[in-house]
Amino acid sequence: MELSKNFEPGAIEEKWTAHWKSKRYFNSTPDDGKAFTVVIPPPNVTGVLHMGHTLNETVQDILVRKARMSGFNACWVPGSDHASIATEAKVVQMLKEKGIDKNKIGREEFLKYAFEWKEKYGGIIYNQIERLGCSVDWDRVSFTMDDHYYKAVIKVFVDLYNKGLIYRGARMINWDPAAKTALSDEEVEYKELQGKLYYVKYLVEDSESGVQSSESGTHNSELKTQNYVTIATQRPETIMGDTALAVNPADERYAFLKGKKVIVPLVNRVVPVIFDEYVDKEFGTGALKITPAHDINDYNLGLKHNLETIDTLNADGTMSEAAQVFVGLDRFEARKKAIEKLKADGQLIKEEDYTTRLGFSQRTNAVVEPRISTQWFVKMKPLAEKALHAVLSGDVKIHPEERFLATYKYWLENVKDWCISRQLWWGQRIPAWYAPDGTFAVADTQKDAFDQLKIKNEKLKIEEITQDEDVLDTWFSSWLWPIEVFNGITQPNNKDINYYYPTSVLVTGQDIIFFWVARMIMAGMEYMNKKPFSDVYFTGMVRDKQGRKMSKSLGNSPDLLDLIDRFGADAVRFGIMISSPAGNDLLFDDSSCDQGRNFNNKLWNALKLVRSWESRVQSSESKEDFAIKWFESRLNEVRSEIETLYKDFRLSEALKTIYSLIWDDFCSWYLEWVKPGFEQPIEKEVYEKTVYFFEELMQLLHPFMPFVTEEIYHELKERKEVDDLTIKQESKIGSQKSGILKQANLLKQVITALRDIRVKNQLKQKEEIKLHIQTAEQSTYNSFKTILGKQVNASQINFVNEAVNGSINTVVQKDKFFIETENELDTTAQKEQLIKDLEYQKGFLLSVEKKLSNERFVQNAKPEVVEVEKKKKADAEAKIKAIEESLQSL
RNA sequence: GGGAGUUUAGCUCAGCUGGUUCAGAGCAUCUGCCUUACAAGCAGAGGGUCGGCGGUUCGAUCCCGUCAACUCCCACCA
Repeated sequence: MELSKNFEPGAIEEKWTAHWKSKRYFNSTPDDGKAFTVVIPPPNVTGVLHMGHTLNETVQDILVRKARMSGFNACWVPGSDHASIATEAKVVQMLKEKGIDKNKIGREEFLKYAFEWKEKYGGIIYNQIERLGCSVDWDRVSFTMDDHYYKAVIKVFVDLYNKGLIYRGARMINWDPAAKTALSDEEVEYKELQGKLYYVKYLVEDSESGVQSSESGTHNSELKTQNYVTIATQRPETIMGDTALAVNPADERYAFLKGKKVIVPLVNRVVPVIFDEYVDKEFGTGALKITPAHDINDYNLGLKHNLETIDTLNADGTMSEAAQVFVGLDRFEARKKAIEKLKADGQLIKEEDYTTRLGFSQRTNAVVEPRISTQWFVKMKPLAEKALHAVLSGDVKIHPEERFLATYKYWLENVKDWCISRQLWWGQRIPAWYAPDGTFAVADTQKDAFDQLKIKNEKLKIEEITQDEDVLDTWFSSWLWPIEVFNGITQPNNKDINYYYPTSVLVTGQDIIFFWVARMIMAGMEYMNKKPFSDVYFTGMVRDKQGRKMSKSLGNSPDLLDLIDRFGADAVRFGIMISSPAGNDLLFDDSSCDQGRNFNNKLWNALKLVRSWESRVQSSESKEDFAIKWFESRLNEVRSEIETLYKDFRLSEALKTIYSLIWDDFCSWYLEWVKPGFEQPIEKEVYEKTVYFFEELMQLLHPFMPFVTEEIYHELKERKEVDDLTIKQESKIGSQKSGILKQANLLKQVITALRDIRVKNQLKQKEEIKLHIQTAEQSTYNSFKTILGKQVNASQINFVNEAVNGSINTVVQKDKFFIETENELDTTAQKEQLIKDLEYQKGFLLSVEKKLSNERFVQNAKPEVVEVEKKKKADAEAKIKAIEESLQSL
């Protein structure tokens, strides 16, 4: 069959995807072999895959394919995450656009819509994973809300509750007013913003209203008494929730406030003044308003001083009845009104620009409100200890270690309890049942809960108990992922979990080290008594060319399927991998896919060349022995390099190395060396060796670029039914002979040097030359004389003992080369070059001599190093001599 | 406020624990080529006192200190 001009990925990708699938190459079942297990970090079913996913999935596929080709029973489990809050927000939005109100249709109806949504986006995601060429086991596709998975989450909840590791209580939590749910600390993202600090007067109760002091009076320490106190706040709308005013007990300015009360503006509430070391005398005015319901610090002070708590906010962020004023207004609207009112009342002294840090909900981007609320929590300390040990002991290895170990450690050592209840419907519903008297029981089923509750209340009827309305944090299900995708929680000790767990490597973004990685290790240690994975490979963040985060709003996030359509999956994989060192952010640009596509074509054209060698002859004595022996050694050399790179997870380096082996060594050198002349036949043995090398190269590259390599593998030769590259097992790495590698390096250098002086002397490649070589190692040159002649277009090559006058000449290592040509010679350029070389060599020699004459160097340096220096000296001297002679002959 | 990371050619980055096979790659640039695998290509070239300053060492891009710039994470000063 005639090959197309360029590699055309589309149809080829489809063909191999279908073929691999039909042969079930990527489906895994436990056997006697060693398992290599990877569980995909389940993408959220909120939308499509972005470039961060593309990077992660590609890395995983490379590792999985490599393992599969090197003898492992490779199993890659795909799946997706229900992403409770994020998905619910999307579904609510979708319904709103249809004019449907979530609360009107009720829980069950809502969940139907949510599952429809999941089907749709889950489908898109799975399609993207397949298009990218990921060799996942589709029989094992999992979802965090699958029936068994749901049961596992409930089982774990009940178990942790019974162990005393889950409790329910009123705490100050982070509240998302947009999603109207509690959040965990980790789900809050802090951003610096330019805000304002408002200075507000609080009148002291019973002070004589006529005594007005100057505005600066508050800062005057000599002033002993005053009829008002000024506080600074960023949030005037919380004033209505104030239940105290606080100053530092050591602050003399405010000593007069002892035993006094102040009047809260806007609502005219009389509140006590408290004295606490917590208040910083230096900050603001040194006086602090206390709103226990809406600030974590104030809350703590409130507990300490037994203050009243007045919650002035509704769940949606509007002001509640308790606020008395601005009731029903949004908190930010209320802030504006409060400022206006304070101004009108003369109680706003000044405004100041102020940089502040505000918490935003990771999912809805709403400004988070600290709020006191009754929620469910996981006690983290006991779980954290085991997880910390697993990593510190080296049982779980983090890559790159130096950067993330400290972060991991710090978080676990300072971990706070995890708020896991969410006021949502999309997720695993909390298995707690309440009796009308407020008592509750935690159990897998309503029946079990009822049985428990009945003990204390014999008259209770089962219809009377109601289940908790809330669901669990999505990460409370994700943390079981490596276990429950193999049914390890619901069916402990089953064949799969015993075979595949612990998994081999987890590849994920560094942004979810706390959300997910740390918690998976906790769950693994708690429920399997074993780590969930041996290695964690953190990828960096994918950014755009200008270093900006990729986001929908910026429109700088390329569509994966569109990229694949434009460049082909292999090229996209190449593009994302070529510059993505572990843990470092990578700046992604379409042009790196260009490079990948060009590489595809390079491979394709090499294939075309090899395929064009249809006329082959048997020969007793090969002329191309040197090229074959060299490439064999070179291939082995690179193969062992690649092994090391894989071990260290330096995949980008590995790809670069293979790229250069193929493009430079194989295409630019090897193929040119063995290529027969125009319309000449090729030796049969050379042809077969070349095909073999090509196969080996395709196998090396396959994990990175699976489609093009499989296609070429099949185009190289007729294959048997199941002789597919994707499952081909690696052969042992053969030996590498340093002698021939060195000789080939010399040959390459000579060819390059001769081409260089051709260019410099305007000697076209087409023009034949006569080459004279002055060397002490004629036998070396004899071994590659044919190749040299072919590559530099020399009609004859012979050896000389002295300079050839009137020729163009150059020096490589210690050998001299003289080119005889008919052309008129202009030797100026050549002379300049030689002089430049000479100066460099002389300088070099000087530095080496200096080193060698330094006694301390000779004494202290290792003998090998000294030897090397001596050799360098001799080489430099020889080279200088050669150059000088060449100059003379010009 | 605490911690981590980064700073190498015009751009994006390698450089595996100190010695000119460590000053590299890709892209970009320049020169010459439509050579019968490949112009999405071939052949060649130029370009960096390895952020600044000190120190350790016979010797530092690589180790230590310090300063500067940038990035990220964590943290309850209104």
